[in-house]
Amino acid sequence: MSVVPPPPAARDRVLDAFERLLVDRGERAATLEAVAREAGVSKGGLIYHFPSKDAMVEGLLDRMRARAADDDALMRTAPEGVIAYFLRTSQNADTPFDRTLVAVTRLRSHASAREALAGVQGQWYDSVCSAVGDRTVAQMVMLMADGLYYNASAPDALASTGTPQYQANVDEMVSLVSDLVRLRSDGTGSGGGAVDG
Amino acid sequence: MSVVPPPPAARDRVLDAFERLLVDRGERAATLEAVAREAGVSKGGLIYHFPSKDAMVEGLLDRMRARAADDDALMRTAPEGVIAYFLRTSQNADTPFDRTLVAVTRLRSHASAREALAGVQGQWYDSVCSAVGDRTVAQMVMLMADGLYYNASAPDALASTGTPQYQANVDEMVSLVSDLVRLRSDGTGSGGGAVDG
DNA sequence: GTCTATACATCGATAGAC
DNA sequence: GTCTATCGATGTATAGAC
Repeated sequence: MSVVPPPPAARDRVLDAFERLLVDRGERAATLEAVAREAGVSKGGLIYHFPSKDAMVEGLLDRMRARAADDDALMRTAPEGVIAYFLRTSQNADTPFDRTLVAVTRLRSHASAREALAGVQGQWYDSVCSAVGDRTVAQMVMLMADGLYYNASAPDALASTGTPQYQANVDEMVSLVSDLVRLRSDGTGSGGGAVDG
Repeated sequence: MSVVPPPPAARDRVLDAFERLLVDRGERAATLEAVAREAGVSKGGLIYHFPSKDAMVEGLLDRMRARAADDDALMRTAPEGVIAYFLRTSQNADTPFDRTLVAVTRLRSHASAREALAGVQGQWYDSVCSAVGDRTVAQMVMLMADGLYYNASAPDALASTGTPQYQANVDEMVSLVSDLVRLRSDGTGSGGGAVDG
């Protein structure tokens, strides 16, 4: 209450720049100097807002957690359905939240980032699990989303080689997941049981 | 023919060390000094085998491509089936090939690594696609494998937080994929058509 | 072939001018 | 608040002894 945080404008511009570098060029390219240049400030100017690189990472994680909470509420009440919302937003990676999330997945060498990400994944899994009512189908959906995120936003890289030949058709995948859920509740499939706990 | 390559023993130990560091601690931790220490040689000794870091990366990519070709042949003729083989080996990440592959996925800042990986993914997609006979199902399988790889082998990280709550049950996922393929060929599902070209 | 020693650039971080 | 200047540590790379 007594400590007034600095105005968010420049701070957010720094985090935006940090995200862009992480997503487009990976952790190794996201140095303080590069982030400062990308944000249009000097290294010293950046350090004013984030006293250390760890502080900058923490700032990004706070942003992710806040946006994840908002997104989870949206997902659980999405008219299109939880799965469609989840996979669709996993694919696009062009919303602020998606960008933040992909950026955090790049921070392999920061334990705090890995832990924060695990927290968000746990949130999602709960939502997906209660939406499809089946653990195995939920696992498949979670893995597909991980795959989508992993392949998301490497503009200078995979695009040039025309990569995702398996460019995802999310709409069809969503309907196939629906088919799977129906199959499981019918008991006509060859797999195991549904959610039990 | 006239140029004799150096004996592979120490060279391979260096690549093994490079892989371990990439998989366990990420790109940022895989410095020349760290790799040399992990391989039990000096920095100068490492440089004898790989004149630059880019050369070491290229060495890893060559190893990946060679192992990928061998693995693709194994997969296409696997008694358990292509999908089961593919997802099972994507999960374990404990064969030499899996380790190499996960290591290369960590090299986000090297364009050559991203391109080499895209090549291997294309190989897989062809095999998976002709195995399931349906593009959308093939896409789902590819994404699940990406997700498995992405979550593979971060021993010091996610394990401690108990992460993959959605710890994959690959056997069940394989049987569900079989169900999906059957569904698609029956035409009883709600999705689109099968492979057309 | 593998080592030590070292050059040079860049990283994260500090000090202090404005 | 944002800047320049600079530090110590670390990264890649070279030279040369053995």
